Amino acid sequence: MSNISKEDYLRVIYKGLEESRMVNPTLVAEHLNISNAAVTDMLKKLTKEKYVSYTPYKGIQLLEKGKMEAIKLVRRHRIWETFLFKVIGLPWYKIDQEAENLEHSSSDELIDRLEVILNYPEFDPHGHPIPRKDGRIPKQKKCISLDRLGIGKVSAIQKVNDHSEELLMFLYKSGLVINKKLKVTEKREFDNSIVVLVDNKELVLSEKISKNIFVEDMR
Amino acid sequence: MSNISKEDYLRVIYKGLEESRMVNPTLVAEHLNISNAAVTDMLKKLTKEKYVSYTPYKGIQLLEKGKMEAIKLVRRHRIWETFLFKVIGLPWYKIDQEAENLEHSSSDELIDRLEVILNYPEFDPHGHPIPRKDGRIPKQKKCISLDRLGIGKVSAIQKVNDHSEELLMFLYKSGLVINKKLKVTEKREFDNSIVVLVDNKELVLSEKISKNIFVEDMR
DNA sequence: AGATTAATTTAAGTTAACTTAAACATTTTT
DNA sequence: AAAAATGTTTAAGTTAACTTAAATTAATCT
Repeated sequence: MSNISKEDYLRVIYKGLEESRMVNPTLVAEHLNISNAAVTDMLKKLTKEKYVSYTPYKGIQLLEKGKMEAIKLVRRHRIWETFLFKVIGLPWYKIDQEAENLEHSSSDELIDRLEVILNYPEFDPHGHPIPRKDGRIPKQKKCISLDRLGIGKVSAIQKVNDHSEELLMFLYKSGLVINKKLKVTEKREFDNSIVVLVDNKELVLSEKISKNIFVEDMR
Repeated sequence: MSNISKEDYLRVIYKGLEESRMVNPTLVAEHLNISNAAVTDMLKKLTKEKYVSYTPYKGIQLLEKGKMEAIKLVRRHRIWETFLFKVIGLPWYKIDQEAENLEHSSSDELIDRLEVILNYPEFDPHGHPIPRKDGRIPKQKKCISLDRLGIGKVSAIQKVNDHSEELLMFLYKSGLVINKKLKVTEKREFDNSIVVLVDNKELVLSEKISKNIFVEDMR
């Protein structure tokens, strides 16, 4: 029984829920680049095997079993990302894709070794928490997405969404990396774009971009 | 179109030929743990697509296209093995299995990075040559299998076959690793077992074992 | 509330990579 | 050279993971 695809579904569902979105079949289909019908099929299987619960139009929920599986995969993924970045030296915007390939084909033993070599990292290079072996998840500072940061406010980037290589490349080239401090200098009502000050340079960010950047919420 | 299984077939064929064996469907089936019928099927496809040529009962040959593919995969495999051993620190007898998982899911870019980090290694930890990016294969010292080394002779281990984890574990625990010097002190005609001196200890090796160890042929 | 739009499921079919069992072909043994 | 053993192929069927197109259901809009 192949196990790869099931894991992929669970990871997508997990990451969707992590971003506190409602996860429906369409969303999953888009992320995996497959048809809705395929998702319906798999959802039936995952439901029967108690990985998820699902009510049409209400979204997909992870059950204990599915959550565990997903967390395990996310752990693999993020440990690989960190390793690829810190030890192998792959670029920030390429590690997600590469880790996605590797995450399915590494033994627990290997993952644990990588974790030791990296000295038990808590967050991956895009700022996402790396689940520990026991399933616990490192606590992150309270975050809000950049589009909700008030004008004049200063904060530091805590994490970025990593599902588009193009977006990551843009962020990287703009210096918008983890822990970078920035200040919102302007907000444009008509298209919700904002202007931020980073490294003493002004940057205009569309709403689509700013929604994918998360900064510390200091209140 | 999935590419994984085709690659596996090619690798097995390549490695078989490398050991100058005749490679027939049965051998491939055994190595991949599948039925002969499945191999027949795939062989048809590989023949049609000009990866191999094949005459029943005469063995399988690699054509140019198939050889290139196979060499590419072997390169990936052996670079991963070397990396897992030298950088990650996995045990000598576990790296083959782990590399087999990883070899299918790494980009060329990643493999090339690993090669740089390892400073362009020529041989993997089991003594097999690592094909370069251009397909050329490092020359090895002339070898013979240990069972053919004359009594009283001294030589050094150049490579070992790596298809059984159990064998590798035994070799490792017996100190029979790459470059280790040994001397044949006795040969037993009735079962073709031999006695060798390694690190000043006597070891009895069955024919099955000695045929999987290759030492420098100094003549 | 009915119409429109969006989300979901069903139905039927495809593809890749297998399986087992039986048939067939070639080598090897006696 | 016939018998036995080994190797190979065929035939029919299975499974997982998809696809497209049509049908159905729910949510949203006016």
